Amino acid sequence: MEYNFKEIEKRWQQYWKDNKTYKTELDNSRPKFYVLDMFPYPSGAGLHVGHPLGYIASDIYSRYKRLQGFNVLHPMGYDAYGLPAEQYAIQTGQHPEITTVTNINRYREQLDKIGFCYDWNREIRTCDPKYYKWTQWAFIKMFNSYFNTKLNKACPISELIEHFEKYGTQGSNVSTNTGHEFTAEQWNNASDDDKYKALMNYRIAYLGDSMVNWCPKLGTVLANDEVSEGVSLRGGYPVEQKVMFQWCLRVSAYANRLLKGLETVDWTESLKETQKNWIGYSEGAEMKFPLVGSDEDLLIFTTRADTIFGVTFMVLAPESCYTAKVTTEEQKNAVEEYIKNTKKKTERERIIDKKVSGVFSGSYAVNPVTGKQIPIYISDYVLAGYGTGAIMAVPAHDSRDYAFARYFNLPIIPLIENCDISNESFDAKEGIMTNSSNEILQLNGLEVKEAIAKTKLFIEEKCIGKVKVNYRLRDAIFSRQRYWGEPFPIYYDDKNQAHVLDEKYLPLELPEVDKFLPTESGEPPLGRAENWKDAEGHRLELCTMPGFAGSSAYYLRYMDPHNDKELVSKENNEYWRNVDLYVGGTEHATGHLIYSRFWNKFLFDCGYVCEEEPFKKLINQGMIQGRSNFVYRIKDTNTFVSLGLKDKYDTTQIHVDVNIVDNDILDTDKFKAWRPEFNDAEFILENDKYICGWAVEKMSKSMFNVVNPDDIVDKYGADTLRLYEMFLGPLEQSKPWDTKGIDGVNRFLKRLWGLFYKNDDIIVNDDKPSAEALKSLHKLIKKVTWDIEHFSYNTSISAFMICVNELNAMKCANRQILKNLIVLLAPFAPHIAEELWHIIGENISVCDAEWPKFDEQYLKENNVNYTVSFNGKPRYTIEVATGTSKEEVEKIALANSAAEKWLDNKIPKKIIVVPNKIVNIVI
RNA sequence: GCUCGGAUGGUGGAAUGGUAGACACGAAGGACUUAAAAUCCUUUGGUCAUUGCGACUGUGUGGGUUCAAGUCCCACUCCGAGUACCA
Repeated sequence: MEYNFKEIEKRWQQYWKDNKTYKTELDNSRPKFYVLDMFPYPSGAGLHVGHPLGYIASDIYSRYKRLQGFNVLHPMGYDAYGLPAEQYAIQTGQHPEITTVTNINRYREQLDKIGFCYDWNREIRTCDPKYYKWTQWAFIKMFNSYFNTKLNKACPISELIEHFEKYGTQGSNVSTNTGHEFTAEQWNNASDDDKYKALMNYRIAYLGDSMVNWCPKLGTVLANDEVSEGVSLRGGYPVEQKVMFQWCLRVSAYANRLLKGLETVDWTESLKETQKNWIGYSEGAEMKFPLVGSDEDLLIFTTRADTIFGVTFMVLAPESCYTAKVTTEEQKNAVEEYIKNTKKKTERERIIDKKVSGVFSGSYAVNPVTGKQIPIYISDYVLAGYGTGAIMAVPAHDSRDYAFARYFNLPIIPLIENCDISNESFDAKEGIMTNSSNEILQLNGLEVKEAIAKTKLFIEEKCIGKVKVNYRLRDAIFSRQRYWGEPFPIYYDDKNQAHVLDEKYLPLELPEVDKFLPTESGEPPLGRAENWKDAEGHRLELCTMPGFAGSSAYYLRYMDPHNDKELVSKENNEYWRNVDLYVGGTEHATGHLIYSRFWNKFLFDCGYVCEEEPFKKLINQGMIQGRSNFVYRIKDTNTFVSLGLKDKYDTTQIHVDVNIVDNDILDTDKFKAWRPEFNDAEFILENDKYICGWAVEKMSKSMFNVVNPDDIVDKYGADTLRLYEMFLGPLEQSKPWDTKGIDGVNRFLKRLWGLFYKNDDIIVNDDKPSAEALKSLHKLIKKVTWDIEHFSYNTSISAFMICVNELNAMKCANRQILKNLIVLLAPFAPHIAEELWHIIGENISVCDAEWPKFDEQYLKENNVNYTVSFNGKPRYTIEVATGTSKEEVEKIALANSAAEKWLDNKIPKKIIVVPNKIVNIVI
């Protein structure tokens, strides 16, 4: 009987469905294990062969854990809100929901063919009102909370109001975006509107003016992680900086905990590093520089307080609130002109245009240590959003200050002995201080590190500043001027104050609109919705939430997906707790993986979840790139020349569909049929073949290098696809897809099949297994178990191949051996495993089998060979029984060497015996 | 610029400091076949020797530690990823 994968895979997929094999339920008698994939955004292009890589890896792990007796939660769903469906809706008028559902169905069809063990009963979609009810619910909780810096957690805003009533801001320990202070009396006498506005400065979800990335082409605001190099990640449109009044989440309040939490999770070092950089911890000092002719101080942030003697000017960000204050009448025009020009520049232009620019404000500040007056400049190289938006410039030891000083001809004072600053600044934090002493502070002769510490102490003692930690992490901008997203559970009253809806009105469903574009007056698309009002007739918020809203707590919802009373019940949350293994791409390192950690910590503070970190272990699967093929057309002709001969002609390289190329050899007939313009193509061949060139590129339609998993499943079967994707290379490494190696794993499955059948007869027997076969099996158990635990799936597949070849060579068809082999293979190739499992007479599903136990005893050999070497040169071999002690081996080696006269009466300096069969005698 | 990875045959890739190149692809030769496909067998890092069993060399480059280095240390070259006027 042939290995008929089509029939086998169809049959067992149906069996698993009928028997609800993958249905998971809470079971306190068994330990839990939660394996999660990053749920996909269902794009119109469908899955290509790269997408399932991570899903297969997590599926293998899930099945393995289940065979080991764990109650495994392995769900799947869809991140269904997003820009592409909406862009498509704008172009075609088709409702994004229709597009999304179509795409989801397509995804599901493709996923089902691969044989995953998802519990589809728990499927979630972020655009489902039953789901986004809980996204809105969490937002309400955030609106009603503030961050208490003393307790280092979120607390109810009502507690803060109480505190204000009694004590004002004194001792309030809050995380805020203003430094405003007031007394209880001031608070109690304040108007309702002032109180409303003041509280916005403390809420975790708040309305605030913030510098946003505005993308005019998409007509919406984007988060920092949705922008790269000044263009939008989706679409690649230019992005500009703009101040807007937006909903924000106070993620920055959690910066410290997000950083600390990284120490408790099992993620790769590189991913932790990426998050650490994004959070951007930096310890320094805030210092006050008095303004000349004013009572006010200029507050700056620096990590190099030790360079205070080298400060020759100050710089403010154009957007800084100090800017207007320090601009003198004479300089007013110049400053305004400069600010206008900076605003015009998009962020991309700012990056490309690295020219030094700036303007003198007209004012001076006083260096608090030297007492010297120094000029204040305004320049866009200082960022408003970081630190205080103002810096003390030390041109000798900061490259940006150096460039600025050179341009404006400002003095540069070196502070490190023997540093060369004739062409560039000396930025390194090393060397001996000089030019840095006066009657109040002496730093000369100190190492830079000592000087930093001494200056910090000095600053605090003299009250000219304080030691401060700054984070680069900003609050998340949470409004999108878009249709296809979660509506905010927010209404505005007559005084234009924002309020949260009562929870009983949740979910607040997304309304219908006639068009998915902004209104004529420039309002977001929800402005088109008729009667977009709450029960009392108040107008509702017009913005929707961003893409990351729905994905920030989805892993919690899978624990209890049908609960309409709670996000997740206490019982379910305490059983499933958090994700034990999370598999997904690194592209979410600074987006989703920060936001969901923040979201989870917030819910943890509120007592809704019992674990502070959502994802215990995280594996990043590498990207699968495409392998593009090229043909070479001789210029101005329709003649194509084979790769090896192309250098003799003047050619143009053209992408060719990889599906009509086999092994880099072009099917010329298919090529002619591929596109009309190639119908009469002619070819210059080498060895009667047309050889194509190739390159590794991103897998995409435009490169004609997309390989569809459905085609692979049709041709080779799901099991072959699964094995091959894992065999391709280490899971975490990016690698190009190349279908040509797939025959290897397909042959392996056929050989495996051949162990059970001879012609049409099942040849499995119940003889006592040979020692040799047992050894082969136990070698495999050991290897595969270790490999799965370490996600080294490619090498375990090699181990399977070796084992099957060995069993084949010894003509072993022993039931006991094969049964174990099948269970080991079941996580990797579940369909064929299930089939063979039933062929040898088992009744239950192989999914419910038990993972084989490894027994070292079977691996023991009868004797071991040791190569005896002298000074590292191998001389001869001795053979000893297994288990012979090191000392015994040494003795035998010495005795033999003396007999062979290698030792020649010399006393060996050293004898090294290592278990891997080498004895080295150093004479 | 900074941070983190990586570099091994024609290709994808194996190697707790201990016989480098497992396993697979590709290629070459052979068996079966009228023929092809499929299947099976042999060879396959390089150079030299192939009527011998072999010899030498070899993991990006240059040093070092070690009886022993692809693996550890130092310097460099190249490639990839993240981040970027973050003071």
